[in-house]
Amino acid sequence: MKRNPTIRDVARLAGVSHQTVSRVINDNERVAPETRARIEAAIAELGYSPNAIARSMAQGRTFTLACISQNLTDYTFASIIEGAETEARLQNYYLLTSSADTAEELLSLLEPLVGQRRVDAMMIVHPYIDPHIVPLPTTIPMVFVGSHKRAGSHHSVYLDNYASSCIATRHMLEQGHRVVAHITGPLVEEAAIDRKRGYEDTLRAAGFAVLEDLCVEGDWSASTGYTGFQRLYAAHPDVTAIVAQNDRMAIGVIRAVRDAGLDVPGQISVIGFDDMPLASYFDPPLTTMRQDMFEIGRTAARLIIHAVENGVVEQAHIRLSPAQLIVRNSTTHAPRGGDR
Amino acid sequence: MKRNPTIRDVARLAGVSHQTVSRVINDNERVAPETRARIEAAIAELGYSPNAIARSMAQGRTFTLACISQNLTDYTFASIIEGAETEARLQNYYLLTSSADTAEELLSLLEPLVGQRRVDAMMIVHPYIDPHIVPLPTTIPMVFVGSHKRAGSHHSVYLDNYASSCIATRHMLEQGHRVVAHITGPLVEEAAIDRKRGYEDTLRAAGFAVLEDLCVEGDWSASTGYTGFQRLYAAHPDVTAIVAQNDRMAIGVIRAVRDAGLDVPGQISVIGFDDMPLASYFDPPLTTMRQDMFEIGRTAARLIIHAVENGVVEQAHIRLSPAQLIVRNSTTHAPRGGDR
DNA sequence: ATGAAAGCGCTAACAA
DNA sequence: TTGTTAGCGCTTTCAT
Repeated sequence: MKRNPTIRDVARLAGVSHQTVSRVINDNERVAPETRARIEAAIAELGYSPNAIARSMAQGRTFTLACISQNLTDYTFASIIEGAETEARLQNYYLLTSSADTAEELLSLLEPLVGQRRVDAMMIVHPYIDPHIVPLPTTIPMVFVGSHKRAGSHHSVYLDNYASSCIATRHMLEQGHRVVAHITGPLVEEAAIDRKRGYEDTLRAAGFAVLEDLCVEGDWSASTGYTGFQRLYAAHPDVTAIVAQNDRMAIGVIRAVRDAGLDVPGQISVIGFDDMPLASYFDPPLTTMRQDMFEIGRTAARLIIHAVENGVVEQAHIRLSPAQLIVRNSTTHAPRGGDR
Repeated sequence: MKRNPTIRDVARLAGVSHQTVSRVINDNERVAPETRARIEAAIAELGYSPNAIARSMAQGRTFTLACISQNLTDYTFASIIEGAETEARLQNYYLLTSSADTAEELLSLLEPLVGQRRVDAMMIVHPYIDPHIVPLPTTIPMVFVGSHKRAGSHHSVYLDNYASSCIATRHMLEQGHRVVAHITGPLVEEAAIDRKRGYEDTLRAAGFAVLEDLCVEGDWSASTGYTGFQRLYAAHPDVTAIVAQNDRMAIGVIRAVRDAGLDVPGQISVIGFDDMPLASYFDPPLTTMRQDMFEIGRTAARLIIHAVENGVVEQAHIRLSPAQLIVRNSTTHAPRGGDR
């Protein structure tokens, strides 16, 4: 087992100094064409390829980005990561991916990744990290993906959740619904808060009262959609439309509606957010707000790489355009008074 | 902006040589307790943490694993990666994650990751990589996750797809179904081939003929499940059970069954594979073979780390126990003759 | 138990 | 245009 050829092996074979070889592999420098040719031949002959670790060592940069998300399996997170990875690779960066469910877990990743300088920058794909209990380092650029208004000097890229929610709510109103309920994600998360505001403001703007018990808090799971509807329905048997803050909860709502002996969308219209895979295969096919998470990830990677390469100090906060309404069959016009 | 403290800064402060500091941070060596205490105090005072890149440089190891999967968003792939990441982190390794849809893309990742020695080992989570068109390096340990029988000296970790498929098929037979059809994944993938064999052998073992046109090939997508059922039903209107090789195709089948004016499970029973999220929220809740992909990922990471640390040469091929039958409401006993 | 010297493979800064 | 000299921050080897 012979060791890998180094820059000096190439230099020796080509009869030049190792520095000239370095110039060739970093191709920007001016090297005499024939010298270059000789060196390239030597590189090919030896099957040389530069050692990334040694480069990192010499340059003090790793060309590696940390991407920490709450988990890797949620479709929305996975899409963000995939977008980020795609963009990173285009720019010759690589992604060190980790999941951190809790703030403590995230905290424990900071030392090996940032402290030990494994990465040049970090992307955090976690909807709720309290900056008070997670003191984030400021030694490298950091971007929050999917949330904003962070304390400290961190970048962020997020969706216009407020506007998306307005669109979803307005969709219900336009169909003639008068009693429109709402099921939110955890109200510690900004996305959930923003969507709730969008829902409320849209109702008010249309001249409707915002009733306390017409909004319940869920945790994004189908089962809280289920129980959420039960509570809603108990308090407001006259409800005809539900705006759920994600598709999973919407699915739970639909199940609960059926179990209550009602029809979707005949008696109750339901809209979700995400347009998750197979949303169109549910029964009924789900009306939803499609989110371009891939693009969010891409944008975040682009932003953070730019920050790394240009030593940017001012924080950027990029808000992407709202989700897109995909009308399928879980929403329809409000039932007439007589229908119930 | 002052630079990070190094091992020498610590040494100076503690009044020892940098080598002694190195011994302390690698704690295995014997260092006098009081020297150690002094050094630890210095480390704390300076906020020193070792530079991972420099360590990699000196040791010729990166403690980083590449994990390349066909994509990051499929639930099964994402679960594998999450399992691998969990195990890796336990052992102080990190995962460089990339997606490569095609063999060419995978090929293009080999140079930066393996050639430039960014990683110590590689996990390939891709159901179909032809070893002939993708000449994989043998310089570092490599494990195929989810498939077996690879050419070359690579490890593999995979599920007992054959046995799982037998269980699924037998489930139908036990319910009295006599005409059991099958929808496969792409038959270039080993998982699909193995499951098909399991289906066929189970039928034969029970004394049934294996009919050509009772098996159609899909591509894992819901839409091929849909069209698959249409073809099956056209050829065999007497079919009463469908074993689909994944949940998405099963969902497509159910949609097609309904569109044909038939009932699931009243007239046609359907079983899938995966137990994907919300499988229980489909209508009807899906009977399926649950796969522990997380465990597969975990096992693969454990295997490959072991190979890295022990310089293992002989290839391991680990077959994990079959998937678990989860009976929900998309399967039931075969309809009596009169029902149709 | 501790230290000195060398080197991992590259880039940076300067000199020729 | 090319070469020389120093590191980057650590581990390894060999002395002491």
